[in-house]
Amino acid sequence: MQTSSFYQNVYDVVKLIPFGRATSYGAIAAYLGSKGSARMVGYAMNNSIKTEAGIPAHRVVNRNGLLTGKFHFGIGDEMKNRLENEGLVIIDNQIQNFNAVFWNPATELAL
DNA sequence: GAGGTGACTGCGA
DNA sequence: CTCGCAGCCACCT
Repeated sequence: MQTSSFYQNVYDVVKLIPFGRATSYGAIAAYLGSKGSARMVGYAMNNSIKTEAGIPAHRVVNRNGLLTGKFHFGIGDEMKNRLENEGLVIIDNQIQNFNAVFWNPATELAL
């Protein structure tokens, strides 16, 4: 914990996202107990790419399943490419059938 | 120490 | 249905 490791919490949850799944910022934020801090989750991702660089941030999208962070993830369609590589269908930067691949930490981890 | 920003979300017109 | 506004909280300058 030590000094607001809000990011670390996000990293941990994102790392736990199984292959071929995706989750939303709000879901992670809610799992952390700060539903209104969905922005912080995305902020953590931005930092994770630079510092952790091992976080499957491409599995984290907005509530609509839209790849909002595609441009922040890196260069080109890296994010989209990885999602497709996991068997997901991405059209117009949006995950199709997102409901089927949606991974809710508050439900999957709160067993 | 204070101000501004942001990979979001939900509600209202 | 589509567009716009306000709330939220931690990090950065």
